[in-house]
Amino acid sequence: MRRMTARPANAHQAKLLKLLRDGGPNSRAQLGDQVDLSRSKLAVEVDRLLETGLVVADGLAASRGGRRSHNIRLHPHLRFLGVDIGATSVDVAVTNAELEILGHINQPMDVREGPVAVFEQVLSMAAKLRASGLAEGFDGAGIGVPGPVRFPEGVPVAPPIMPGWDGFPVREALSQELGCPVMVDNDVNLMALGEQHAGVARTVQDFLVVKIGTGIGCGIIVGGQVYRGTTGSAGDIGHIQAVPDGRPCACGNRGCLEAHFSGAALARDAEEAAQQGRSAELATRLETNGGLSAADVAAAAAAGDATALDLIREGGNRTGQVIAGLVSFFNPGLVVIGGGVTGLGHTLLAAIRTQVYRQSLPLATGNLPIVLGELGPTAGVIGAARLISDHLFSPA
Amino acid sequence: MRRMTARPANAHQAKLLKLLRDGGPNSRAQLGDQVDLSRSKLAVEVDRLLETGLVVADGLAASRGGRRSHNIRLHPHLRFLGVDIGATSVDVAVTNAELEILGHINQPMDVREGPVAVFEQVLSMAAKLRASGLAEGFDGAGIGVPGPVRFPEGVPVAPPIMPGWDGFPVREALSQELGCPVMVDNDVNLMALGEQHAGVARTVQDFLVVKIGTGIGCGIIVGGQVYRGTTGSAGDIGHIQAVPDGRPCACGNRGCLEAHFSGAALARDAEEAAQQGRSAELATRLETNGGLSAADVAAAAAAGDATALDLIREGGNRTGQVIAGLVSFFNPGLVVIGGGVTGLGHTLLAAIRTQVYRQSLPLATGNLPIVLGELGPTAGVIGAARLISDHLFSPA
DNA sequence: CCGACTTTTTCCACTCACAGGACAAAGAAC
DNA sequence: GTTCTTTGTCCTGTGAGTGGAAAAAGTCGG
Repeated sequence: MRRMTARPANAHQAKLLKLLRDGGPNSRAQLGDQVDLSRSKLAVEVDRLLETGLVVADGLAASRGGRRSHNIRLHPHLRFLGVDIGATSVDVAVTNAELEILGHINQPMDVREGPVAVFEQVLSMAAKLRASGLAEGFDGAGIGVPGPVRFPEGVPVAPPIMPGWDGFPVREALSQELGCPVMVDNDVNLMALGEQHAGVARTVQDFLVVKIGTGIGCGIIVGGQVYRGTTGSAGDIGHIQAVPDGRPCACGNRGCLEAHFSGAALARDAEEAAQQGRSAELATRLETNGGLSAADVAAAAAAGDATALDLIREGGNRTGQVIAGLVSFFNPGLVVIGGGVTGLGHTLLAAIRTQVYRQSLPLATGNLPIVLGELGPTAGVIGAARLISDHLFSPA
Repeated sequence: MRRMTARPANAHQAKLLKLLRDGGPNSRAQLGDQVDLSRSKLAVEVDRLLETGLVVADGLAASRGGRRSHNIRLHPHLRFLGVDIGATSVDVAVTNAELEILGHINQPMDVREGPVAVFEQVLSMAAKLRASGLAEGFDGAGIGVPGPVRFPEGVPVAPPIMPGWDGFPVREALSQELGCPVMVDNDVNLMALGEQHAGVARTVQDFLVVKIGTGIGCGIIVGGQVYRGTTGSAGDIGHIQAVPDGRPCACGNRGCLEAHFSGAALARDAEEAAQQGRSAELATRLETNGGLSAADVAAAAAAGDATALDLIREGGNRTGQVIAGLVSFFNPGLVVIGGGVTGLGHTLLAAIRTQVYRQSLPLATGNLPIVLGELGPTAGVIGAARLISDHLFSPA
């Protein structure tokens, strides 16, 4: 099937496409209630969208007491690809134009193998999804990478944990391979977009998403839009100093938040505790698996292991301290905690909340929810699909 | 004279007014180069602006090789009042519609005397400026207060250093007294607006202004617009923890930045040093004045006093540490240091720069200027005038 | 001093988008 | 079957805006 290449011709059409994306099939009358256009103007724009093929008729809706309305919807064959490259695994998902996930694959992978190897894997995962009949091709793809991105060009810049990716033309290359438009962003920004689109942040205009995975990053939404900063490195909070003269960090400084708490740091601390005999639970797991991960600590904590709980609490305190500073500065309407360590759950959340509510001023914390993300591993890929759909559903 | 009450009728007129404000008198042809309108459309909108009285003809411009153009300019009798209420003094200034300062008064005052007393003083200062022939009345006023403001209503909320101001209808009251529209904002936000309009930040879209006065605050500009946060307390960085288990702060916590460095903290530390005999220079001044202020420390430092220099350096280090965190998070294109302690000058700036460049990642600091504000005490009042003019030069 | 060339501004006719009413279509309620 | 409600289409008048042409007001060189 030939892929759609049309784009909305003006802001009205863009608005209509986004309404159809976020609200599903709709009649002209319903659309008319949500945009400020006369019925005739609306009809003209809808007709033009039908001509482009982006939108199709979708049968009759139930009557609301009078003539039944003709629904329209985004073309059911439209497909977006969402890719979320983490430090140690990749998520690839296919969505329809309404950004509903039709298929989702996760595979372990080491981002340090470099862009060529990772791309090969991503493309084969995408091919697998396509082969399973979910898509005949892709109309657009969004991709998140674990590091700063020069957004307009879609190129990673100076990514600390991704040697070999610096300057690699991710957008260009993927667009070539997939034959569709591609947008690239930081993985945390996409997570924020995901939670905004389909998660806990649907109604908030200014909020933060703190992702605690292998590293720590923060997505910033200002006025409903992703804020990326001057060079695309906004939200890089992993290297904020959390402990004066603390542990040495890979970045060359000491006491960085990431050096004291993150998936990697937690695993290291747990192994140390196990070896020193401070936790039988962790020692058992270490022997069984030959190594420990954040998931092991989560399991030990769930089993009531005091040492594991302490590790989580201390990490939560450190993270909470940093977040408290960010809350004072940014005064968000919501803070979302997400990422691989969400398994640590409410112990972590409670520690973070305690610090933030204690350290920030009441005016900033008074009505500030601090919650776990509700999309889990799908936040990134939904955000990726959202990113490319925002791009394609904007005037060219 | 009757005051102007007209407002632009549409976005085009608003754009034209702002061009005339920022660029001074202009011909239709020059305006045409800066807006995307046909000559005829432009002529129509200009004619309408002339009708409203906001804009007047301003004679002929020099020829550029052909017919001389008829200049137009904002009405020369338009006057804005800029008010900057600090913790210990008030600045009041009159500007024309191009936001040039025509008269400026500064008087000492204690904000804790409460809104009624302060307003009386502000109004008498405004009357003095008016009596000196600078203005026959005001077309709008902007006012900055040293604390968080619920911006849409123009009401201070929970201001720590302004007891008695909480919930006081500043906007409403001042508007009543002056008989013109009024906008209220945090003093630091206005300082940022001032530096953006006429200072060091003219070309930057995303930047921070750190004001070190009696307290410490931070103005945040995102995409050229002031960011105020969910409850108007964004930028309240004085109570970020700078020293774990540090000095007790008025807010109830320990180790807040403001407790360790600010005009007030610096004066206290200097007095302590003088009493302990650690600095002859400071001791002399203490005896002469019966007390010390940040200005005394600045003078002592200028005279080469080692203790004073140490105090400044240590404060700069603390401040730099906090700013380093903000830079990592926000990735600004510029950081401006301003406020009463600007007298501490390059000693302070050097200490801050050292910390930021050492602690933040190269991608964020690589091309990040950290500079002193260039408007000094006029930044606030210019920002105040800018605030109200932005409001009045927007479609109603 | 005069004509050629520039630049600015005004004038005008033509186009096009849009609003809003009238009307047709389709179904619900009775 | 009649009446009422809702939805969708058609059509015409209005008004905004574009772009060309011409007028106005200069400069500059001979």
